[in-house]
Amino acid sequence: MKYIQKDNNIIVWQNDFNLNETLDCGQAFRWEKISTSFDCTYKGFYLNHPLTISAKGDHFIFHDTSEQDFLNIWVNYFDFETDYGKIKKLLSKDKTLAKACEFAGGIRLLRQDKWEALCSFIISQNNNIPRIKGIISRLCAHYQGFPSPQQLALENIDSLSFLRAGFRAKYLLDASRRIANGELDLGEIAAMPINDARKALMSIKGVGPKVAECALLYGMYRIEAFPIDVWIKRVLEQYYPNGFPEFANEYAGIAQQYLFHYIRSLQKSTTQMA
DNA sequence: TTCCAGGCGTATC
DNA sequence: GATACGCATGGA
Repeated sequence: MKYIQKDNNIIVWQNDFNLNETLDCGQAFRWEKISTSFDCTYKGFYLNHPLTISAKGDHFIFHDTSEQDFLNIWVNYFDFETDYGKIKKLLSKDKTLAKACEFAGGIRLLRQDKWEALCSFIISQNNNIPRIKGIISRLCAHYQGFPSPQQLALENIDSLSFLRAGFRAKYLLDASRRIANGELDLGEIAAMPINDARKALMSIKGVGPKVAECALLYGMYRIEAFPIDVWIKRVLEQYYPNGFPEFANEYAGIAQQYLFHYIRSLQKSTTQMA
């Protein structure tokens, strides 16, 4: 990564990074594409820190961003210090993964907030991405930012009806109450051996294997976590009848991101042809 | 109209 | 432990 300060912006040159692939691949739901004169521009947040970021030619523009915020917040959030070229090279020993890396090699795993990621993927269950974004958008609009567990714990099913989250509202309440009352500590869970962390997360109502795995991968940067949803299930059935390659286990979560994007693109193209 | 969406809880065997 | 079914909501 190379960067310079220019006016109030930070200009960044970064390999293995594509804004559309990273911010619109179903790992984070609070980034909004806005129309500008750049190649593409997104507005979004990490916690309560806003950011407008553009892609333009061979570089990226962090608008109205201080060097301090760039280094302290965004380098970590966008995982700029991880060598994805090296990871992709390793994963590409497998044919299908090689194709997926080539197709979606600009995805970086965002280091999101633990609580927000947990809530986001509780909301994601049996739901589609546009609607997940809608629910989270209503949530953040209502609280003028992503609500804390303590704030949400004060609500009840009726007071959350504005979310139109359906049966998932009671799950959000259970998660927030048990964190607010100290029964669960996401910081502690993040540091546990992964099977203990899975078990702790799944003690929350509405958190099963898939949501727990997503909370670990997207909120706690446990890149060995491997969420299996309907799409990845199709990948495993179609391409890995004898099991997922063991050499990829260390980076299974990143491999999963590439595969998720890849299989969805194949599905879309066949749907269009049909 | 019916089907489906980055699943999970519950009942039943 | 495995399998079947309902679940809130809304887009296609």
